[in-house]
Amino acid sequence: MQNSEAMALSAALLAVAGGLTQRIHEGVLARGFEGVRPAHGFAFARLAPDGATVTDLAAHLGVTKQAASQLVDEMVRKGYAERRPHPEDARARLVVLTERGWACTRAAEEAAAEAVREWGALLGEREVRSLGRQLLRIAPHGPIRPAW
Amino acid sequence: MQNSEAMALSAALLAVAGGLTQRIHEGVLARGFEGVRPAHGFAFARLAPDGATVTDLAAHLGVTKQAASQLVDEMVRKGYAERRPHPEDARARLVVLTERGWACTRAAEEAAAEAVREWGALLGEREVRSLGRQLLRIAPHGPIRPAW
DNA sequence: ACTATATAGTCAAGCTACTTGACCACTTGG
DNA sequence: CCAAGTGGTCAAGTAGCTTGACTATATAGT
Repeated sequence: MQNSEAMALSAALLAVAGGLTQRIHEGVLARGFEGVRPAHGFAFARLAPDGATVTDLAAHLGVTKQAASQLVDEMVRKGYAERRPHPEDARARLVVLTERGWACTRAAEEAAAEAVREWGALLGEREVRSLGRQLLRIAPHGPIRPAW
Repeated sequence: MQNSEAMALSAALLAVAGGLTQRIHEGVLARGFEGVRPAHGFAFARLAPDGATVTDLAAHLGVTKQAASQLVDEMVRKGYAERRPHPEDARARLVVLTERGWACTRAAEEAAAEAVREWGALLGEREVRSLGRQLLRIAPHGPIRPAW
């Protein structure tokens, strides 16, 4: 494969990712959750199952723990998350989603599903599933970098 | 397709895009081009064929023309681009890549090709081409948003 | 041809999300 | 039980964006 082909593939991938991010963002806003930025989505994803510490979150997002702490401040202030004492480590705090945080997560899922459905209309359901499988196989495991 | 599946697909897509961005960025740095940020790559792509005005660039990147102008300042200062008088409009300036700018663009292409080759090792060349075709078909046409 | 409005670009100031550095509280290992 | 390590926050600085104001040139209307 030539370099220019690889570049075209890369450009398409980044364009699709950028468009998807914006679609999800708009969809979340349209569902009444204000003051949420795309970066929060990645935090929500990490907090969703059982909560996480600020340090976990920082590693997941690939930022400093100070930045992660500020992000949590903001999410707490806006009612999406709360800090609880950590059950096993008195230094740490467990950050968990509030009911509003869960609702926002569901809104993001709906918005994502909406965008993906449009891909289904263009490519067919079968191709979209194939796309998903391929992406899962090449997805990196390290921290997610929400900012370029 | 369920919402959770769409979310898994979206997460994989964003993770791949983030990883690719970082890989290209590192590859460009490793080839000796310092002080370049991922956002510059999108500017390079717009300038590459025949140059562009600051206003074109701003629309392409989805930022204000002031921000685009600052980006161009930086690229000029670092030797990647230069401003020329516009041949048809005395108000405008045509921003074009310097030789160093072209070299940096080629370095980015090489880095992208390197990353895509690794996908080829995982999925097979055939599947990677299929991935590229699918992505091209669902890629949005509007401005590219380099920041989430 | 002349005026009015629109467009290309820059300068200046402000905002915001991040960074680095310093510090305290608690935990862990010799 | 003390030394080093880890979780978290406070404070200050930075970089990349924004909004607002302005100049120079172009374009359209009469």
